[in-house]
Amino acid sequence: MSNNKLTKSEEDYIKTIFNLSEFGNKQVSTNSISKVLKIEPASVTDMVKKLSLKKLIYHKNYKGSQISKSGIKVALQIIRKHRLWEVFLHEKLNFKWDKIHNIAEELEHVSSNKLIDKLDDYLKYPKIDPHGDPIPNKLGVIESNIKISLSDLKISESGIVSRIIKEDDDFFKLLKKLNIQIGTKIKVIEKLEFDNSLEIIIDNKKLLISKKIASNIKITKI
Amino acid sequence: MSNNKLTKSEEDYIKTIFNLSEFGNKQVSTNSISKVLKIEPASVTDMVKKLSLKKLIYHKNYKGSQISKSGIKVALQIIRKHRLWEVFLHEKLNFKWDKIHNIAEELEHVSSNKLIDKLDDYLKYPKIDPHGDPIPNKLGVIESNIKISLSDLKISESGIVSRIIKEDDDFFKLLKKLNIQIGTKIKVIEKLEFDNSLEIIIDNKKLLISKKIASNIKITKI
DNA sequence: CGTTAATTTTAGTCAAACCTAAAAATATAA
DNA sequence: TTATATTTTTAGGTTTGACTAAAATTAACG
Repeated sequence: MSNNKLTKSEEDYIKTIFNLSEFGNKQVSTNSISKVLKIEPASVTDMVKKLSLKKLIYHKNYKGSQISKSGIKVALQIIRKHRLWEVFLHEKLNFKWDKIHNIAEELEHVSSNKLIDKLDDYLKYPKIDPHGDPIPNKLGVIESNIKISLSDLKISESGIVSRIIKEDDDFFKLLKKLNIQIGTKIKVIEKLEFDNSLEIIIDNKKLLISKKIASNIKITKI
Repeated sequence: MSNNKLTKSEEDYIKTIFNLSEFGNKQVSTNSISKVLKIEPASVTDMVKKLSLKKLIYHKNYKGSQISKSGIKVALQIIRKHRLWEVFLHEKLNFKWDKIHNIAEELEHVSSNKLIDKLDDYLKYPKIDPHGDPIPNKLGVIESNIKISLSDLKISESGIVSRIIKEDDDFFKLLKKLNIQIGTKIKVIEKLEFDNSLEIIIDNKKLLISKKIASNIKITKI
């Protein structure tokens, strides 16, 4: 059915387009792909045409790219691999959660499906990765659980950190310093008029975080 | 010190040249590399010149290639990765020992050294892989233990299978059918004049194997 | 020893995936 | 709404690692 095995590059593009499109709905600009992958726009155009020929995305000149049904299928399998490897690295090999992303970027391109299914079994079918992102199952189905942004929490409400949106080493380091990680309980006690900063409590300690930081943290309300 | 990160192709060549050279001593012909990697001799010549520039091998026109000290270092690290992944696939993910080679071929090119060291620790520093091949440690040192070829065993002597030399799916299947695997105890009861076949006993059952098969099986004498 | 066979290298191509520079299309703003 | 800025595409080039065909070298054999 689906054509041939994809190259590492093709996989990287598909994953990026899927991520930028918010579950396949939005049109994705050539420039935005270029920025994420750090590849010149002209090169992105080339690849986007190629993926379009393979029917993994739809592309019309000057109008952006949209991922197709089969593209989504491919993307979900890559994401599945990435997140399962992250669980392995964190839980079994004891990597700190801010070190696993780059290694998983490589491991996600190892092709064997049997490997990933056995790994899934070995890890006892985890539902989320160490960043709190959900892991698609063998069929690409994601169990959805309702999460909201920490910045949307109201005063005196509490939640458990369940996902970090910005995947970036510096941001991870910052969170570590603030003692914020997946599973951390946070209560909002004040929202500043001035710049929308949040005053929160973690482990009985008060601290102040910016709106930008808060909007990159997803939590499950409790 | 050592130049830059190598590509997957370069790593494959280095590993192949090392394997063909019997621990770096022998000169390796362009043709033999070509046959192992299934790449045309002309292409092998290209790559061999490139590796020579990087001082990973020595190469003189028409005279073959010899791996250098730094080439050996690189090769041992790749082999270390390959074999550690094989242990993981076999012991943790329960892959049959005849299925692990191809997957490990991909995993061995994942670059992180931290990853492989943590994996080593997680697996409790195994000394041999599921085929009985020794695993170099972090420094590239292989713990040598004396093994001889099954075909060199004398009549009425016994040994434990400790290594399979020919890494080939068909050969693995054959051995499986014969009930021969790492750890199997074998006693030689006859060596035929006619074609040097060996009559052996495994689990109280007699069987006949060719000289060629026997010479691809290494055993530890008991 | 010389001719044939095999091996190895050179020379010229090709595809994938990137690049730069310039042209074309679209968006923005005075 | 026209001029300017931004985005995207086209055109042409580079590198990596393969290929084929043909030339050069080495090996093998009658």
